[in-house]
Amino acid sequence: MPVARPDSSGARIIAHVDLDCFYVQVEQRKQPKLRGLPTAVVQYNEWKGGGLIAVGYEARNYGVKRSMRGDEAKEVCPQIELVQVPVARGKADLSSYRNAGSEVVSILARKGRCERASIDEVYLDLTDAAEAMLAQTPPESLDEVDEEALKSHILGLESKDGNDSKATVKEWLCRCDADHRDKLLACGVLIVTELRMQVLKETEFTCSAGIAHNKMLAKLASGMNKPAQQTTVPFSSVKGLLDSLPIKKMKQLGGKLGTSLQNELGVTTVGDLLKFSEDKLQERYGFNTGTWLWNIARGISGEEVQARLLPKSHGSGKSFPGPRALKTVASVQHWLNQLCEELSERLCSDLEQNKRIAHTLTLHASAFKSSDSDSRKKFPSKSCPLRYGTAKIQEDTFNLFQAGLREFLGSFGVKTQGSHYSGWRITALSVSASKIVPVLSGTCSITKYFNGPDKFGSTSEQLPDNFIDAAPLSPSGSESYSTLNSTELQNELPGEQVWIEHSMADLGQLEMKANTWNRLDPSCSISKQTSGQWFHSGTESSSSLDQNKPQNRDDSRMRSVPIKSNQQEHKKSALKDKGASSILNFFKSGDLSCSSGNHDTEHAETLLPLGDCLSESNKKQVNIPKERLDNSTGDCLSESNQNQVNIPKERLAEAATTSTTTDRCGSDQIQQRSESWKLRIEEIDPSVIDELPKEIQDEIQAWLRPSKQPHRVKRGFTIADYFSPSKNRLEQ
DNA sequence: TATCGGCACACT
DNA sequence: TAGTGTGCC
Repeated sequence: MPVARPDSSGARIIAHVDLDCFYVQVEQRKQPKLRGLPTAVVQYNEWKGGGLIAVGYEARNYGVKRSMRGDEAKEVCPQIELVQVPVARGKADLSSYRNAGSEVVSILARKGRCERASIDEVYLDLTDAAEAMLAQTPPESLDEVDEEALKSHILGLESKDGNDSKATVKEWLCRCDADHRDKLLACGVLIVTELRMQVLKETEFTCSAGIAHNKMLAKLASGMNKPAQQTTVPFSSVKGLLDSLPIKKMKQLGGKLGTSLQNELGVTTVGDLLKFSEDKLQERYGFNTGTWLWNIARGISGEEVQARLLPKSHGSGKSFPGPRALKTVASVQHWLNQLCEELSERLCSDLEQNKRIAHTLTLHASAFKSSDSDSRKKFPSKSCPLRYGTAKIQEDTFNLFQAGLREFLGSFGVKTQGSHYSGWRITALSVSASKIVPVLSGTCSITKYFNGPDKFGSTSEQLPDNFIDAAPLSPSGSESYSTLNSTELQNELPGEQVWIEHSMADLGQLEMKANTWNRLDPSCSISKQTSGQWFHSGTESSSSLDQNKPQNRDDSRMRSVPIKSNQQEHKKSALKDKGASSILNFFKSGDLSCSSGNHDTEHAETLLPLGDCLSESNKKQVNIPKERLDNSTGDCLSESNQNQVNIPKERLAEAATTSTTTDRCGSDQIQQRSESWKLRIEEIDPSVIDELPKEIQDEIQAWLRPSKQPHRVKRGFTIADYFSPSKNRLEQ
């Protein structure tokens, strides 16, 4: 249910930017020959030609609709070009669209607070930018107004003389006698025009936009003139707009609430809501929703544009409609494993690129029982703490499924442990990761963690659970992102002290349990298979269920003998390291993914038997021959900067919005890679080490007693030296 | 029990 | 918190 927010004081300038039939545009950019042709994007092809998920404007002109199947679209428009959504692991893979969306976001974020509302929609708070423009170069002072800006639609303007021709628009934009709100809005129009042109120039994507004084109105406006146009809603036009607006067109009212308003209160337009008192609406729909309804009827919406460029959760799901419903535990496990692989890969990318970790793993399923009266019962969602590493995610997810299934089936659950059909069918599965928090830096040192809980003092209270701490950033290469961090580091980085660089660690968890270490020993870190322990880390029941699914189990042998299911999967699945790696590997990984690019090839190879979490940019930076990495990277390899934006930490988003890096070749990535965090090893409390799992202890001891580790560092060399090949050689 | 897959958010 | 439900694209 929607909730009312207090309206903020002062006029705000809010834009809603919507990419036009985005998936189609992405595909047309991939295949320029499709430009201008009636095109739609379909998902799957087996049944009735697949479902349309995006329809280009040319195809819409033929009557093609998104609700159609591919076959139907062909009937309506025989020449339509149907492009299939990429498929990976047997399911739709939307990553190319996510990445394309990120490109756009990083451009739009330059001008103000930016909220990524969906894969193809963004809200911007341009108030500051508009105020600045009004103060410095107000529209009325301009001799020329950009042609594109003159194509804007100004709601209410056309009614005066029947059109909103360019001359009229120019006059409106440049009025000297306009009130402050309209002047700001005019600035917003110019700013958004510029942004849209920039998006087109840099990404080849067109978008539509709405400019208004709040999110609700901006959103309404962006849909009014499409594609590739923009509409603004002056304050004076709000009432006229809402009075005649069908209630279902209002965001949040397209579903049951809107239906209820229609059926129970006889409301057909938003304006009709004005007839009801706030009390009445609250009485019927609750306090919050009632107030929200009362407000939106008046064009009031205090909802802020959140500074959020990254998603708050990641999910991977698939449906199994009709006869494709899953009937055996083995098939469920197979698909869960596929979904988990994708999720794990995305989590690793997020960690690597945005320095964020997710804390909760959730399984959703839809099911029905064909037999009894319970068949309508919902399959319960289940969640648990998220442990990084594909194998762990798969294991935990399967356990969640089993728990859910037991509950779903009630007392009969026990009998379904085998793979025999027991009257249930699974029609959809999805795995998601939520509670994603940034890995903060600067608030407290990682060393405090190693010094033990007593030294956390009050700072620990400020930390999120499982907080990963980080000392200041590496001095090299972090220009625009953080001069602050850069200088901090210069002060804190003594020449000869012992440092370990790392990119990530679940080091903030105060409970010093083995699990702490297991949670973040991701398959995205380097995969030194320290023992066979991970091989058997699955559930007891799983081994018998996977007999014909060889690609899904831990097996280090698989890394050199990949079993490929299709071309696209090949590279990623081939060398997957699902085993949990040790903390040392973990730190090594961090070094590779975060330190600056002065490693020499020889050293990089030494450190990089397998680099699951390396992005392309990492590879470039560490100078590893590409062919080597292509043969050794695994499930965390990010081929592009998925979800990566120029602003790695949300709390710095505002400050960083001036960044102008959008180079697809990865200069922004390099910038981010330049971050690294350091650990002073002599500060590790020995008693803490004792509590760690044996293999971790061994490795830490290895750091502390380097002479006992051949092929590591000479006594007297620092661990930092070991990880920093440009300075010192490895002992050979 | 063929609209897919994926997000956000409110409520309890 | 975990789990449910709604709603949007």
